[in-house]
Amino acid sequence: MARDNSRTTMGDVAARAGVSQMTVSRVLNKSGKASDAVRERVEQAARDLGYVHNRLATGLRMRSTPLVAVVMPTLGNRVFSEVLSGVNDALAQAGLRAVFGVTEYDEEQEDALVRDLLSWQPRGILLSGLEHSEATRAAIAVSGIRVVEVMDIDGDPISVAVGMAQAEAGRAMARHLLERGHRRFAYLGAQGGNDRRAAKRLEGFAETVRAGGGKLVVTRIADAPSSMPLGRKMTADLLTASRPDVVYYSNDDLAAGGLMHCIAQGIEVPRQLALAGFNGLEFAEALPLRLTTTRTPRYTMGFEAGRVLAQSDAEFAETPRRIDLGSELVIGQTT
Amino acid sequence: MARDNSRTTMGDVAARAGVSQMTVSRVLNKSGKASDAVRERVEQAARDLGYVHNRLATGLRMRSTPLVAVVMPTLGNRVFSEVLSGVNDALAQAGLRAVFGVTEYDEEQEDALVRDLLSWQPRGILLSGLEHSEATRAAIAVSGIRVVEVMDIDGDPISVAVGMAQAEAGRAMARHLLERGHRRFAYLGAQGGNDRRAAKRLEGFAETVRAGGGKLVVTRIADAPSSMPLGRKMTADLLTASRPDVVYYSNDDLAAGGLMHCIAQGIEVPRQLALAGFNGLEFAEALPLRLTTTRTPRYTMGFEAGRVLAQSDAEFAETPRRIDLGSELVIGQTT
DNA sequence: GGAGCATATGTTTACGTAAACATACGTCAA
DNA sequence: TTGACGTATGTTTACGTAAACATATGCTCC
Repeated sequence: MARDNSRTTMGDVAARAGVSQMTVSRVLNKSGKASDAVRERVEQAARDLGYVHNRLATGLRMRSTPLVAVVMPTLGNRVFSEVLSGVNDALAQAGLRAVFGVTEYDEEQEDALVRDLLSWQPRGILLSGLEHSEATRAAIAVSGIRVVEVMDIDGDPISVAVGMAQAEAGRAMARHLLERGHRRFAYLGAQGGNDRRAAKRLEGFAETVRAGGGKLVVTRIADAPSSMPLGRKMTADLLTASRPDVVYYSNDDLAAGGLMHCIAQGIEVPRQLALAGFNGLEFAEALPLRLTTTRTPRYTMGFEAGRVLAQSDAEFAETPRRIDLGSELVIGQTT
Repeated sequence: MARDNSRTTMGDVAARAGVSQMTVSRVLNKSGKASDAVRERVEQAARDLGYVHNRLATGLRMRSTPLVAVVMPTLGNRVFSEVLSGVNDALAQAGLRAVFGVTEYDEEQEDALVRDLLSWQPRGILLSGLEHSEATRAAIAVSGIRVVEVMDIDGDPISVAVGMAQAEAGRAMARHLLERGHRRFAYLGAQGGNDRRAAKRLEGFAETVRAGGGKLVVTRIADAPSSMPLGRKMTADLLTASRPDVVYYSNDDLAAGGLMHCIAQGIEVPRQLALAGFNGLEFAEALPLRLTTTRTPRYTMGFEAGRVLAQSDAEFAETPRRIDLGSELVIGQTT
């Protein structure tokens, strides 16, 4: 039983089993030798007392923990919970555990969060995207731990980046829409421009649109987080002011909201207005019209990033700086 | 810079500032007094060296950490990432951090996970649902830390449960469907019956259906995780074998898949077949027909559970054993 | 039968921090 | 002037564990 406050230690187990603390350590860690009799007594004593390993002590002694710091912009977006799920699965397979936090797309919060997470002496850290403040980079550099950046490979990774080419995804979508004959483009985004990956897609998109003789007539980026209702509202607002042929959204959520608006208003998609999203979220399959979008390997990016963090030093040394998991243009019925 | 392996300690900072380690501790923790000159020197030295607090040492010394263990069945389902998001926000507000793991709805994995998480000496633990093995309960009891169970309040909480009445949600849906005149009911679920909350809803549902003169003609629970494609396939299979008036699904994902099947097959909803889901996921608003479902306060359940974990002992003592956040029947166009 | 050695177990120590206790110095009242 | 007290700082210690080193016991081999 818990003698209030102080939990049972190896010392307690040792006393009960009539051996030294060190013998308990050896038995429970299966390191070194122990006679069957002693092993039996120790294991029994540990069970009787409900002994639980104190990893703080182990971590302090070993100067290393099985923790990995995981930094995500938000959990409010399905995209990141899928990435986190992949990360977590890969880490769990390797006996590692995630300590995580969210930045809400705020650089200052990221700085503070990273410092806080580093205080747990993790053996690695996983960041989202490639844009990080000097303070964050410095803190990580000083700590000397392994860093992996996930989602994006367009830029200069600190160490290893696992993700997909964002700008190219934007270009591919632009090419498709140009081929379909569209010329007047609108772009609707969210997250107040803090989503750097969306910005890169937009850049690639805009450049290809221009080169292809199209025109990006409107670009609007709301401050709020991406959501279906937001997409619906932004689309409604957009159409009061201008008449693009097609809207490219930063996310399927927004695009689905846009589609809802069109259905409600009797706007024929894609004849009167075409719509394209991004991410290839599963629910898009259930929309009245299959959404044209870019399918991204969210779980896989997380999983691969987790695997890289769990690699041995030797394996890690062989790992390329950029791991491109690609993305796939999905042509639906909305373009 | 990191002298490889050994990170900089308060001792290093102390040496640079020309004071003792203890003075550094006092300055950085803002506890006790320090002259302005010393404070300045210490802070400068800490910045120069990129000093990062070692929470393992602090936790060991203080016999307490700002960690909370969070146990979820999966992250593959949007429902739980929303709960986690709420938990994480509430904990972050209180300066606490989540260490989490997933059980994949497996009791043995839960046992192992709980033991593992307890080894971080968290100050509290959050479990999903009310069904836990004796081993898990015992391990938590021995640790003496605060426990909160989230999602469900139908049963006997270990300490405090934050959630909603599951069986009643099932009953409410049954009442609605009976009122609509339906009599031949089918139920489709997922997760191989490991989802105890779905089982409770089904129980309440079945009981009310019978009492109301209806008949539950088919009950099928797939082993796979809940998803739209699964719902579509299960619905297709179901309809080859029998002809219910209405299908009650354990989740909106499945229900949306069912709706897709009906649309694809030209089955008129709700005239030929009515459909009802559960959870009130946002995407359901974007379906061709608004789904009849039960809206659940997922983020809020997580947030409130996190708040209870962060409460002072005095506040916690006043907290009721069950916090019912309710749910809301949403009557859409599919019934 | 004893030197040499392997095996099982015990003892000491360090990991980085913060509480508890100790000291040095200055201030102020009597 | 003294001594009682407050303030700033230093010293020692304990938190629970595992590496490193130390010891005891029994066995093998010549």
